[in-house]
Amino acid sequence: MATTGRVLSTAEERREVVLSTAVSSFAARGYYGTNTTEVAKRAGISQAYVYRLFPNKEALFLAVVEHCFDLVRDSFARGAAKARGSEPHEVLMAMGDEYARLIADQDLLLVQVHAQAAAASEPAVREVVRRGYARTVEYVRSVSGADADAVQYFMARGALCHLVVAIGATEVDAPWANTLSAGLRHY
Amino acid sequence: MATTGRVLSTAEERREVVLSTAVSSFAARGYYGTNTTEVAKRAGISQAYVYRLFPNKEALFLAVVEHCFDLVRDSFARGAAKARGSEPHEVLMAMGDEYARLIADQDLLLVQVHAQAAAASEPAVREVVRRGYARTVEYVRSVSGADADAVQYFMARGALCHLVVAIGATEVDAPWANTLSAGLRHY
DNA sequence: CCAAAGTGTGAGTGGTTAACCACTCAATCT
DNA sequence: AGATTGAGTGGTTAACCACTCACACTTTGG
Repeated sequence: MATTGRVLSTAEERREVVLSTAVSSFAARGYYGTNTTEVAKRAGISQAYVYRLFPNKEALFLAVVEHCFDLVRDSFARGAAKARGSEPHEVLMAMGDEYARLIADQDLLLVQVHAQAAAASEPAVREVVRRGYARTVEYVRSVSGADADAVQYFMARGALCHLVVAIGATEVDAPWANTLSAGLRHY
Repeated sequence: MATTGRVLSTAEERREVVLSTAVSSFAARGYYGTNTTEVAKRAGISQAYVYRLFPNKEALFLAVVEHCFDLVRDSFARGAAKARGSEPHEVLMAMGDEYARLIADQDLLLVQVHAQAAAASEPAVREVVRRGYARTVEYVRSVSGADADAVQYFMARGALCHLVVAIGATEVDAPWANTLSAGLRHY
């Protein structure tokens, strides 16, 4: 037995696997459009076991959304550490660059877009998204030292980024698409 | 007979009623989350008749999204007509103000948010949303005479506006919420 | 070695939903 | 008045989905 190691994972390990793989599922079709069978398939477990790991679909979605906010925050932290100087605009620039790297695979960003949409009608989602943005804005402000205007502009560019990625504007070669995506780094 | 007038509408009239009322339905729960019974109820017709007026749910949603883009364009036109001067920034300001009036009831804006989310996975939706933004950006540019940078900034503020409304940031009295929604007019 | 605790599943259930069809009634035309 | 077209509905169905439960297997600790 010792040589082969464990066959079963711990519930905590499984939950993390589910959280990561569910990002892709929810990214593709959002909260209402994603079914738990799909989530289970991607995680390599039975659909029933999803319900052992999470009390219901909503709790799973909320956990996924929080997970995404965590990843965004981590990327900002990496960016801040890499900044050339400590001037607010230098730090913001570095954060933006690291964020661009993070969302290269798109799934993460699409979850944010879907969460934002669901926030309008699902109170629990709204709560989580609000707290996520609260932490994000506060983090950006305190670490960069930028004033409110600069932080708002930073977030506005992020929001524009959501739009550009969601409609795939970078794949379109037309004046309107270039106008929207000008200066937004992407990898 | 003559005094009561017509009892039945024409199909075209009905389609327009459905388009208008369906905005609220899709605003609340998006494409996947909205069922056709709900749409029918709001329009005051039977669910079956929805399928006489539109070939399927997707076509209905697409028509609603296009309808919303039309309304946005109309509001920009009204704004441009009201502008104090003909300087680009004056025209943009007036357009933004009229847009703020338009989205006071939120449903219209929420449809845009949901459409943007659905655009990522539904090719047909993506096509309509792309065309919608293509027309919008081009319209803003040509009517205001602003350069690409100013137009991008205008659109970025619009995108930020989507976020602020979706999570109800204006109802939260906290630094992060004030930072996000600063200077965004709302009625 | 055995029992308790924990991991994992197959097989279901009740409820919902998009789409369809047979049909009725109102309006118009000849 | 009778025939024809178009508006509108009730009822149904096949698929789907969130969620449950009884059961089996693995691991751990005494």
